[in-house]
Amino acid sequence: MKRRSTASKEEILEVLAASGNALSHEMIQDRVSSAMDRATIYRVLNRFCEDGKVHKVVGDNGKQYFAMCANCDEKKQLHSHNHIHFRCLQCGTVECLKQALSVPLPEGYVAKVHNLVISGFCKACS
Amino acid sequence: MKRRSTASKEEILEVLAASGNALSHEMIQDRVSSAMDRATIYRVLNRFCEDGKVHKVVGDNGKQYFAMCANCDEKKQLHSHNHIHFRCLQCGTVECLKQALSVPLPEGYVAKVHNLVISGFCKACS
DNA sequence: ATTTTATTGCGACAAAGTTGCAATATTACA
DNA sequence: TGTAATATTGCAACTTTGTCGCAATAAAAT
Ligand SMILES: [Mn+2]
Ligand SMILES: [Mn+2]
Ligand SMILES: [Zn+2]
Ligand SMILES: [Zn+2]
Repeated sequence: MKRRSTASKEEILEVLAASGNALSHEMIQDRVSSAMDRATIYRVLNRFCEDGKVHKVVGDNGKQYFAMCANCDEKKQLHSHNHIHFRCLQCGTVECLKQALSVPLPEGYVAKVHNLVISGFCKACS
Repeated sequence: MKRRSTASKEEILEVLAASGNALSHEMIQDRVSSAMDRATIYRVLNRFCEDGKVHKVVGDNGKQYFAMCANCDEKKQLHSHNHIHFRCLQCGTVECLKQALSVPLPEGYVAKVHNLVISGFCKACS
């Protein structure tokens, strides 16, 4: 499963990097120059996630958002995204907050994925 | 918009109370004795949320889960559910953990809804 | 240049949730 | 108790989100 470099891949990555936020499939489709199929976008994004370049958050609206990994260990196995995300109910932006959050779970519980989202009004909209 | 007491309402509430966990629409439908329409279940649950009897969590699988409000102020306006939820990747249960979590947001941000989910393996499954 | 196979586009599909509308059941009230 | 007002339900239709199979395309290796 070697990865190949394609126009779609690079453009999506540029869009994510330029934005700095977590973007939904739709947001990405809007910001991409060339028309790109929905399935393709999802496949590219999921591949990025596998490769540890990108991480995914599911909003309290049920939608998936994808953001570039910032401080992640390059080791794809254990990049823990235990930081908070903020989704603005007004403008729709989803930001990765700096806040890393370590939650002590009860005995016997094993954490695999953190999906922490607070929604409200962002700095610009409040 | 006065509420009326119906069989569906009470049965759903019983199921939620008996479970103690956060249940998806499907889980509720399975545990209810009488056949009940999907739309009806959602409508009942959403009404419960409006009334402050129940709160909703969206899992990292994009699905909605509903749980009885435990320590909520009866004042429907401001019941803050800033506690963590744990979803087991094995058995599928979603629990409300006791952990109340107050996150200091950056200046200018206003929090409205907390949707905090950690998924992994629960006590029984790990 | 040719082969190999990762990637794409398209269509079909499934699942989750919502909504409109007519039928039904609950509550209020005469 | 009987009737009117309206909240609730069931059903079907629909939207949205995301996935998958398959044939066509394009990147990399030879
Ligand atoms: Mn993030
Ligand atoms: Mn809860
Ligand atoms: Zn905003
Ligand atoms: Zn479990």
